[in-house]
Amino acid sequence: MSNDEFPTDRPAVVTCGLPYANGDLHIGHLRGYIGADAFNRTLETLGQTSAYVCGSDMHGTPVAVNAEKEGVDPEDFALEWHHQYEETFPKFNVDFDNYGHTHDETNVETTQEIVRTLDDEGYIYEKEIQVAYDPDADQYLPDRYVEGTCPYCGEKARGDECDEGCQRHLEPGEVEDPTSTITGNPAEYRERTHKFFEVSEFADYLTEFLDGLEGTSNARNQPRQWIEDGLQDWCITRDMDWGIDYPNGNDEGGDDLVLYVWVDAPIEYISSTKQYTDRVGADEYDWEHVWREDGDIVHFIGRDIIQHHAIFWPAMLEGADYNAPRGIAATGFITINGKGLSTSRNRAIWAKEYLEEGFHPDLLRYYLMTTGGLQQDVDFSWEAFQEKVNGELVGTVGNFWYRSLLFAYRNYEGTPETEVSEDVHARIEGAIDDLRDAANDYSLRGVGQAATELAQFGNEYIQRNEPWKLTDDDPEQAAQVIRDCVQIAKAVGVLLEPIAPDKAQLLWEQLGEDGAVADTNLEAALETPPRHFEEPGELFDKIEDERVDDLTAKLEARVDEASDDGDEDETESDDTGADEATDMADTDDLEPLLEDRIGFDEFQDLDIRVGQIEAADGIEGADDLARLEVDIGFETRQVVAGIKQLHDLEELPGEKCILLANMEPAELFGVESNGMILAAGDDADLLTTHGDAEIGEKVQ
RNA sequence: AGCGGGAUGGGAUAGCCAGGAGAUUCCGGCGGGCUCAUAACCCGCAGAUCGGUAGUUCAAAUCUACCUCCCGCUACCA
Repeated sequence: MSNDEFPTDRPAVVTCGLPYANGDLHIGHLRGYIGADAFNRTLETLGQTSAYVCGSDMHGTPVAVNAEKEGVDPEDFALEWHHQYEETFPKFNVDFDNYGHTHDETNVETTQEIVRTLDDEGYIYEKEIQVAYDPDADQYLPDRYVEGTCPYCGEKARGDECDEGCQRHLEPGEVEDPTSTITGNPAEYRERTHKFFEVSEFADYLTEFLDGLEGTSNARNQPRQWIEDGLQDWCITRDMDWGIDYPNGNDEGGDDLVLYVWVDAPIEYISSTKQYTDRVGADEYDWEHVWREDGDIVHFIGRDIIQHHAIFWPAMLEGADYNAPRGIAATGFITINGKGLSTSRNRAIWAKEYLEEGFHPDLLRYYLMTTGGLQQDVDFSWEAFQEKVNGELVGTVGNFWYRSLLFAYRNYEGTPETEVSEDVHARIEGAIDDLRDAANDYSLRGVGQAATELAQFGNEYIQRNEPWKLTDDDPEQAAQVIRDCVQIAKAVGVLLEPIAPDKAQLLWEQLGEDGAVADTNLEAALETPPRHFEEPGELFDKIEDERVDDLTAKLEARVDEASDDGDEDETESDDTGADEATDMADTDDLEPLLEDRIGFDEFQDLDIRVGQIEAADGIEGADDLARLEVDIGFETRQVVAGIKQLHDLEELPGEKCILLANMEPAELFGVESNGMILAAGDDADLLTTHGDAEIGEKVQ
């Protein structure tokens, strides 16, 4: 694999992480799919042959578990999502050359062939491991099919990790007191023979591979740690029905060994490329050339699955004698209004929702691609979205397109008959170079900027030359300026196509061009537009402030609502605490525990301080209330607390207490209260510290 | 705990890999221009010494070390 600059004369394949057939798509997903799509389009615009392939990830425990919950076949369950994805992508102009799924025949065959090769080459061995087994259901229980107690912290844990306690990853066999999540039966551990892939054999290869890997730096750097720590071999089989059968010649054991989902998932990249070749013919695009001879393989993934793509995957490819990826672009996450996207809390912008709001997909594409670097986390807010759209797409690009074409139409009924000036020609060539550089840096932001900056230049250019003043005084010069502007407008269209394909196509049509701008390459940017074209229209609409307010309010309301609903959902899994609670006896008098967990951030919102009571006296007319003066280091606060009848007020001064300092002020019986003293229960047992905590220290 | 990524004018971002004149662009603020254009566009001004400390260097936002604070990853979850 060499690192010639894009475009190379090799075929390229661009992929994105497979969507897992288990839930709705949101803009977090979309960022990756749009990114890969835009990158693929950029390569094509640069003149490189490239295919964009992907497919749905159908296997794995979550699909099996959720299908079972709904009482449907896992295949039907996953296919339903698959079809939904298939319909959704085109709506965002995510244009796959092939979109398959991991359960289709091609992928089953390809996967089994690759695994067989790895086996033949001696990279796979068998090992006995402990697997949970449900004797009543006569079924093995991989991963999340089993729950039990974490051996490290004693919390309730899933089979694969201590999800509620110490967060530790758990090996099969580690969970204590295992029970089946299917039947609730106690499970037992049995010895099972599983297949292991000798990843450890590839340490040197992978080190070298990472040295040459392009894309984002996190994809290159993060896996190094694993290699340095020593790679462990990888268990690639599971005891379940749903998945691709391990390709045994002799079917030893005879039961349900299927391949681990992470084996067949990336192989779908290959399978999907194969299907593309099957459809268009090897003359047009040859999958073998890319995957087995020399091609530019570029993966777009989320940064949470770097390990799978930068360790396991290249090891598999190397072991089975396939080409290694040239680049891995690991994108950051999307946050919503500064907070982490959370599907369970409904803090997300769903793909469907975005479309239902009637926004054009290219607007979101532009926003997601140009707001931050690929590797960076990008925040989404409707406000920022509006700013981006109105400022850059409407104000800069759309405005330049419209004013240029309209002027040209009114005065010349199209493109004036002169040559483009040298300066403008050179400026367009500069933008083309920018695009090429951006592609080689895997910078889609740069791709978008190459176009918008050219449009900005166009606005400067037309402003500086004021053709509206020249039409009478110096018609030749006016024609020259507009000729230049029309060319710039066309070039902006060509350059913007990877990011905003629909809008670029509309411009193309307004210019009276034939065919699809997507099928053109960079040379088109400098080719003369048609002599005549019709009156242009505006290509981007402004988003009004009221609209943004509505959308923001809608989102907030939904998040609030979901937090309530979420409680119910979480009750099921959070029930965990119930077992322990019953052990603790006489809980009847206690307030039930809140099921709703809060994040650390929310806790951080509470400014709790150590204070010292300096004065305490009762409030006239109130039964329980007392007025306290509490020293919290910085200042002395007056607070009102309901402890009058329950404490001897005279003894309080000098006592340390715990004060919620950022409680909003309140007035009780005419006395202002600036904080809240923490106390336990109806007896108002005052909380204090048991060490040397200083006055004013934060409780955390 | 280890590792990865980040910390740049009021907000948001670029630059850092390939160190060089006190730093990009967008939004916002202030002043001006233009009127072909979706109150749009163009020009100018104010504003950050680039998380902290210590180094390397003639020269550091850019390299090195340590530290602080965010986000994430840690393999049989997808």
